[in-house]
Amino acid sequence: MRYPDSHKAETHRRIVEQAAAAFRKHGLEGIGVADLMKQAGLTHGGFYAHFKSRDALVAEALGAACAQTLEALSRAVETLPPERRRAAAVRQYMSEAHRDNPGAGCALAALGTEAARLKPAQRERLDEHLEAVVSLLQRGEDRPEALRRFSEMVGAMVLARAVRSKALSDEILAATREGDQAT
Amino acid sequence: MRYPDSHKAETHRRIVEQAAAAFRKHGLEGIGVADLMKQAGLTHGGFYAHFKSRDALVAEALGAACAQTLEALSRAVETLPPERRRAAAVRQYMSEAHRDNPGAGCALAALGTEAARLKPAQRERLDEHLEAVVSLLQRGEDRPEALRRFSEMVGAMVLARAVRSKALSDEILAATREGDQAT
DNA sequence: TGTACATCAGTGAACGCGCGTTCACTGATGTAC
DNA sequence: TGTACATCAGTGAACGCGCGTTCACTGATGTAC
Repeated sequence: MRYPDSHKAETHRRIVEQAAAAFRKHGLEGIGVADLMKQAGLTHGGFYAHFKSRDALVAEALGAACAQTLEALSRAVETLPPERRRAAAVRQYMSEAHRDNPGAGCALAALGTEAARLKPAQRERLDEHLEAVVSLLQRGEDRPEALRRFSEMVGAMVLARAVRSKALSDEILAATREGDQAT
Repeated sequence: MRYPDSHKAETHRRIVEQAAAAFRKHGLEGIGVADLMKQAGLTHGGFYAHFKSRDALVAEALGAACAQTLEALSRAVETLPPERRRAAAVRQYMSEAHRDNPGAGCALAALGTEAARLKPAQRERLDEHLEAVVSLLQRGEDRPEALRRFSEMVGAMVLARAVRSKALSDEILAATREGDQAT
């Protein structure tokens, strides 16, 4: 074998990682194979040595995006005592930095409404992802409350990004940050 | 004038109305000019007698979808005394019927993540729309609470539609319905 | 150690299809007389 | 009232572009001797 085993796998991983960001930023249909490859420093012809189809990359990238989302939340939280975890997660999620960098942020907030139109197999991954996030946010036994809290976070992020006025957008984020403290 | 003044305007209105539903159902890029016209019983060639471009239809349809959303919420609420209005709005919004019929439902829940990528002029409409919805949901002076409540509704609907498991989806809707009663 | 060879990740031209857009034309309907 | 005409909403063929996909080829690198 001329290249080390890891070479192709590494390229593959790089394409997926960049695609995970690009899809969140531009939407699942907002960027094409050629540009995705260019991002990874390659030409489009090589794409099909790595993926069966564009759809296959979408599926992999979605998984990667979910994993990143979860990891970022975990990292923000892992060193804290249980009772302070949710507040920290909310504070990070509801930040202006998160709003302004969808490519590095929550997959559901970036792609949620498009996800509903994916194939069932791909949506299934979102079930697991949601369960994982909810268990991070859950305090004690109150699962419905954790579901509502995460719904609020996702919805607020979607609205904060959709709206044009920065003042209104900031207001939406602040409302949810402060709402959590009040509870 | 051979046709009554109203004829072309009526056709125009019909195209926009159907497009407003189709875009919410299939996404802003999920349906083409030819199919949009076929829905209205026309052929694609006539499109440009009504709209300057596909984008122009997107803009009009988005406006129509917001108007419908607001009207549906208003109707669910107008005959009730103020203190019962929000509960009624939440109950309607968080229904399975709403989840299963995005084409007739809330524009933000159906198109929210795509809206963030629209031109500023089109996003501006969403500011107004959000303000209108929030003032419907607002109780007394607590605007941040109304913002959070609507964020939660939108987020819950996005998640309920994204997720594959019907049980989980129902659970998300129920959590938000019951969360409102508890407050 | 140096050289010839084999492998295969990546290249880039080409193809076909779908979609937005254009345009010459049609034919149904209202108007003029 | 009936007929010829004018209008214009709508038709459908055609065009061009972008994008996903294919494929013959390249050239860098590891291996054999």
